[in-house]
Amino acid sequence: MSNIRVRFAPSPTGDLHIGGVRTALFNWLFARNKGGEFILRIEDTDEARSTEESVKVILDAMKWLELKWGEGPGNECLKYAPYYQMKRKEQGIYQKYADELVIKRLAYHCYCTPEEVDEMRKEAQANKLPPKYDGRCSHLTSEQKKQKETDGRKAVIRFKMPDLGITVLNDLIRRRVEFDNSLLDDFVIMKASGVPTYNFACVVDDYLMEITHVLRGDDHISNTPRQMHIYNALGWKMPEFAHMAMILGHDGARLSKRHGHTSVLEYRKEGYLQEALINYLALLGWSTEDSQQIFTIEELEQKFSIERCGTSPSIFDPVKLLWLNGEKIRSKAPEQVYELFIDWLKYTNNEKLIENWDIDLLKKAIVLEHDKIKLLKDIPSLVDFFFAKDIEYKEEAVQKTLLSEKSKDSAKFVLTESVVRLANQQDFSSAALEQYARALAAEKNIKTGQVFHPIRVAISGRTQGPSLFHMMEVMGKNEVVRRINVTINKFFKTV
RNA sequence: GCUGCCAUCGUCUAGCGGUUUAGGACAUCGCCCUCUCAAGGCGGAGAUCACGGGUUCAAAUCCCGUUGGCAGCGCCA
Repeated sequence: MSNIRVRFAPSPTGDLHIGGVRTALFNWLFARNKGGEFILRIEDTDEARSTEESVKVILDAMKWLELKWGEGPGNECLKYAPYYQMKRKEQGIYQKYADELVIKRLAYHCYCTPEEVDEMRKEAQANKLPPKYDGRCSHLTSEQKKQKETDGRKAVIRFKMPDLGITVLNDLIRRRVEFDNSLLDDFVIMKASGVPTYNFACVVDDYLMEITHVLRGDDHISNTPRQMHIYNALGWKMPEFAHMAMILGHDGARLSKRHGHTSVLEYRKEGYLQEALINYLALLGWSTEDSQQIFTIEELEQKFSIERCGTSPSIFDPVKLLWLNGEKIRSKAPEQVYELFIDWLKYTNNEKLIENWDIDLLKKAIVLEHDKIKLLKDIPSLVDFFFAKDIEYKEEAVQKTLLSEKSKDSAKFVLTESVVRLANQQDFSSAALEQYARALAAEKNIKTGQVFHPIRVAISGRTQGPSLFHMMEVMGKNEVVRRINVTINKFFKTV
């Protein structure tokens, strides 16, 4: 029994992105591996950009990915709830600790306007110094404060950072990282609106929720010393920190819209399997000693460890993800692929696509095309010809296989001959059909391809497709004969 | 600009001082299988381990510097 507690704390300002999923995944895997708790907390303190809709989207995405949270929205634990920071703010949780810091003189009210602070930073930067708040409000007398307030100024609360010394972070992934305190300025912990800022809310909640390990992207690493000082100021025990390397786009820049899909939902719409995405993302920044590539979720849970997380950033490769998705689909029973496909149709509102399709036939078609499926969205185009009332002939197939000078005579012969013979074929199994086709070729002394190819085009309209005789068996005698007849009438009718 | 992080095939990575002519996977190329397309099997090409200095009998592996990439520097998270 372990008491490890980790959390994923997204801000609901948009869809759940690939980078966010990776963070959530590694936290989840760590918790699963250690038998700990995985907590979902919504950091909605960005009043301007947070939306209900985004919360919903994130929760949906987490559910689809099957990254189940033991605590969080919809799964409240009385001791730690609520899991939305704005709700916690309403309960005065952050204000209480901010006030405590002010009383201890470890934080102070600041009346500077954003414009004034901006000015300060620009000036510092002009002098080649790190942009810092100069701390001018930390020495305000009560008269001065009163004056500012009567002037209608609203105060923020700033946390006092030490000017000297270094802060040492012992990161689980990066080992020892040092920060020079003189470079860090007094940062805002409570906005003028009374809402806490990220660095403060995060610490308060991680402490209150008894988070033991903070596993996050290394874009947060420079926030860490600030947070560490808050822990110290409040006399709280710090969690362990582990900063993962970022996931980048193909050009080495931070993953963004330019690199294609960034939202997980888009991957879902494309017909990726959640386990493919999970498997692929696990490979970015983590590996096993034997460099294993394909994992089941259970294997991932078993083998994951923070110690084996890498330190260098990785580039997201959609091609490898696609391969992995095909691999996952191939590893499933066709029946499961069918179920997944139905779910996908529902999710993408494409159910009408198959409304006239025979389900039994669809299942058989999926069996035949199974290892060709890379994305669930590929399925319709792979099997739709089975269900078409009118064959959709591919121009190229017709020209090449039926009408070219080289093949038209034998094609015509094979089809007219087959339409008769197949109608009388009582055993319509693939084996028997193959036997028939080969016999016909031998009998007329033509190549087997000259028999196979025209029949394929005649019944499917394409040159590519499932193995011919299996396809015929699945289609059934009547339909095969009907289609060949249609083809003869269309292309070989003697006027 | 300042600070931090990072640096092995095109990409993801193994490697944690000698077992390495640097291993695996994706992609790529060729061959085999074959009724097409896939899948699969086999094989090829692909990395002077960013560069330059050390330390050591011995370095991709340890140290320093350089360069490059990325990140952070908000009353955003």
